[in-house]
Amino acid sequence: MTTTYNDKQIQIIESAETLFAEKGFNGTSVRDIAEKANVNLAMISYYFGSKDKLLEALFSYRGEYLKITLENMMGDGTMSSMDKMNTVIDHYIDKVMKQQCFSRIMMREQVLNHTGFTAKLIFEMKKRNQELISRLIHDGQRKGEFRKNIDIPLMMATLIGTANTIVATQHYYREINNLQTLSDEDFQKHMKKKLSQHLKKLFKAILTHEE
Amino acid sequence: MTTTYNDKQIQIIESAETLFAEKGFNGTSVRDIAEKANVNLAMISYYFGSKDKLLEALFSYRGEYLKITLENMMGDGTMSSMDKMNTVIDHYIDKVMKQQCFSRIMMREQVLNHTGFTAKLIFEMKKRNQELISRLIHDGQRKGEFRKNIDIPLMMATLIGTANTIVATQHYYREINNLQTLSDEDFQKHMKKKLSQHLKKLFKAILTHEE
DNA sequence: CACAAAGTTAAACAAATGTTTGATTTAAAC
DNA sequence: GTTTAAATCAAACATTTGTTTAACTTTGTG
Repeated sequence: MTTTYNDKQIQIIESAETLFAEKGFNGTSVRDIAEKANVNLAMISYYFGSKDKLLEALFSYRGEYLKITLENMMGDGTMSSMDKMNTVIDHYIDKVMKQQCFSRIMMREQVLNHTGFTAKLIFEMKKRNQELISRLIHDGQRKGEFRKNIDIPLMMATLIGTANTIVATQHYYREINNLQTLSDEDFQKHMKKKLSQHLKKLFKAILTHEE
Repeated sequence: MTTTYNDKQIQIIESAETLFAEKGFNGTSVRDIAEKANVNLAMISYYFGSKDKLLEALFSYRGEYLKITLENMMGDGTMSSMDKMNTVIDHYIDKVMKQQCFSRIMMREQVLNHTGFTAKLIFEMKKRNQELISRLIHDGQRKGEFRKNIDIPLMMATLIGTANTIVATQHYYREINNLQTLSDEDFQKHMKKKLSQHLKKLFKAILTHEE
């Protein structure tokens, strides 16, 4: 299933990613992409077939990245369920922060298109991630660490929604907190740390506090 | 500042709203809008000048709606700060749920365009809402109801991000919770209630729980 | 070298796009 | 009823769009 792409294809995909994140899929022309990638216009059709297929290629290229890949941690008997959950949170934040362009595209795509290839991919990714978290939570409940009656989809929405909203509106966050003096790198670090603290606190409240 | 629109203009604006929410701004042609609104193509330029200006008109038309308009509640001495905060939460959820199309458009627009008319409007709206909530929180802190060191922008991101993510992916939420049998109306009610409980719980945790 | 496949190109293509035109109809005011 | 402005319309406009063509260069292989 995993397709491999050559250098030129990756150049095109990553140029497209930047532009899609910046101006949206429909707001970006294949000529824009060709120019940014320094390739001839026809190369995009030649390699990917169409603009739509290029988006699909981008999702295949990045898709693996946004999956929570912590299966090996799951069985670890030495970690508490809460520690595991905190690891999942940091893992997710890490991915969103490292792939901000793709996160924006995903955020936009999932609001649109409930059919089609990308919707299907997003849906499966969501489902997969949710199953992992469900297992984690049920383990925690069995051990008495977590309380009962946890609405997992809502919890996921808070994780995904908060992280993506912050990433999407970080210029605003930066201004409101007077962090313009920070270097880009330092600001990213700051934001990541704050986001991590915030979400862990929220999750602790959902998972352990009684009414 | 507040422009009034005649029936035909509103017809166009609301048709555009539906289509923009469904297919995005760039994914919608003015011909699509004209057809949906049952008006001649040229009427859109005639009334609004351009497609971009039509989007601006939509924001002017709906913009007022998404502002949190609870200034009169603020001074109410009989309500606790937590009660006020819960009212703000329900107020926001109510607006997002009632204006799902516009919420989707805003969500998409704020990821894109950090310049331009709509970005400016969103920015001002954000700032205004944040000031209101800041006041509320500082009142609560002064009264000893809320703890210190609350990251308000992060809190706002959780409110906005969670609510909008749920609205944007409600088909998924519905499927995952086996709520397909519910009527649309009942499902909206269900989702609203759950969302309200969830966010109130989160906010209570952020605002009152000590480390 | 010869040959075939893959890569690359400028040009052309048809369709769709946002916008404008100019003629015609409707409505209101005098 | 005449005049004037607003509203409506089909058609045309110039760009931009995604995609294809057909000629070419490059690359690798026997």
